[in-house]
Amino acid sequence: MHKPPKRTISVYDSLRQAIIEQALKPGTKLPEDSIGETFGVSRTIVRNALVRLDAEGLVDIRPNRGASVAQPTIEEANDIFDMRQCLEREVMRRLCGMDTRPIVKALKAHLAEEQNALGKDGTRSIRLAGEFHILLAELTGSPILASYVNEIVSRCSLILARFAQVHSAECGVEEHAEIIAAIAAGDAEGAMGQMHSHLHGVQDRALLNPEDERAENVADILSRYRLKEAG
Amino acid sequence: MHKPPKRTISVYDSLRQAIIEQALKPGTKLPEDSIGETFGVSRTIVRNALVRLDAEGLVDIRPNRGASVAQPTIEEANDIFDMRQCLEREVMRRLCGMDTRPIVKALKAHLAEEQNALGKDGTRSIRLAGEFHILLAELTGSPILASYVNEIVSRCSLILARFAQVHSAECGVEEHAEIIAAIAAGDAEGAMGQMHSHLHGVQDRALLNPEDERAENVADILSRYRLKEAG
DNA sequence: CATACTTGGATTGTATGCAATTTTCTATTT
DNA sequence: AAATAGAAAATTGCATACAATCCAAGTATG
Repeated sequence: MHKPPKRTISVYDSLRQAIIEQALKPGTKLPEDSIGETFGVSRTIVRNALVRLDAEGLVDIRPNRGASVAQPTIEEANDIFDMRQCLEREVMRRLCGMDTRPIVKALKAHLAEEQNALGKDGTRSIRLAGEFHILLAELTGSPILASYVNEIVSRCSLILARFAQVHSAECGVEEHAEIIAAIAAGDAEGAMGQMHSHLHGVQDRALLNPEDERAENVADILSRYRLKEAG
Repeated sequence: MHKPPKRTISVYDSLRQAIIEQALKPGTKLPEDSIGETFGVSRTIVRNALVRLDAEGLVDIRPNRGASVAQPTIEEANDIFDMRQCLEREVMRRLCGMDTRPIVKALKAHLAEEQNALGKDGTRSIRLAGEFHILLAELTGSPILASYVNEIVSRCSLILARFAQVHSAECGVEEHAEIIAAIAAGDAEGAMGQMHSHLHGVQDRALLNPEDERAENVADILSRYRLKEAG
């Protein structure tokens, strides 16, 4: 959103992308030295990028211990999803109060891209699904609402990386189509409802996950394996 | 919320406070050197603090040109106030769905402080008024909602510093009392309405300011004076 | 054998130096 | 006198050196 020096932004973007795409898993340590080497810049640059990511909630910086990819707890995850519901509800409310024709046009163009990438490129598909929500927010014309949604969508990606088994099942393209339809019909209540159940579905798939291996200890995991062998 | 090294935070807090209290006016240049000298730290520390403030929207960093206190436009100001309405409405909605007794108790304690500081300490009075809204958000138990409200309240302080003539008329203590009363009555709609008109009042006092010297050019200002003399 | 202590390596915290860029001031020209 | 060009001063961008802290492995001790 703002414009710090070019190289800092470049490192920031790369790290952010890597975290969102789950290439860097939650908990991964992010040493300034090695990252700097990778990108061919000094620790100074890396540090600035990490500070920004920390402010955004994607990484966790602890004094004298360095940075690592954030590991949101279940409680934080639910909190973030609730906030997302609130923000995206506002997006719907605003969009339905505007001239919906150019909005629907832009959304349909994006949807076409999503459908196009569907079977082919998994990573691209996931990214486009997230960007659909960001596009919605941008179409409200409110920079601050857009930036909040942008931030919270990436935090949700991080949550999915942490808790969901199947990262690709994140967003359903058909559900996006239904949201567009509700907007096109100028049906504010309907659009908000559609969005609500869409997000609720994502949240459920991510967090109502009965076996959360990371929250268990080793004994629990092994005991499950032992039972399997016995059965 | 997060925890970067102690000295960075210290400088960050000081600058933030100074901006919010209007000691540093919008547009003021913030050179790394002189700030570092003032606080007895190096440019490195100052820079980190400035990056954080930039991410928060309180300062504006432009490449090779350094940092200055942000100067939100009227459009940005309205955008931010709209967002604030949305967030604080959510705060009200949540609070009214909870056990209101401990909440009301905490709020009344804060209100007492506000009343106590009313005539005596202007700066303290302003700070407490802002903190009332932050306290409301914290009482929802949602860290992320609280952090968003915290951020947006400080941005609103910056806006008031930029546009309002009388900084002290910011928040009415009686209005805070009415909001508490609505919460105590468990009246969600009423509480949201109270909050809405309260914030709307603040926004109006700040932005419906007919003479905004900074948005006009010199000719306009002078023409007004000429008319006065002629009349 | 387990526990506590010590030491070495790795990583972060901070200051500072140098290069690059911007800004300001001055001198020259029209 | 105004405008412009150019040089000097100030400020940021970045890298790096050194100090402080943390972590792990190994050693001594009960």
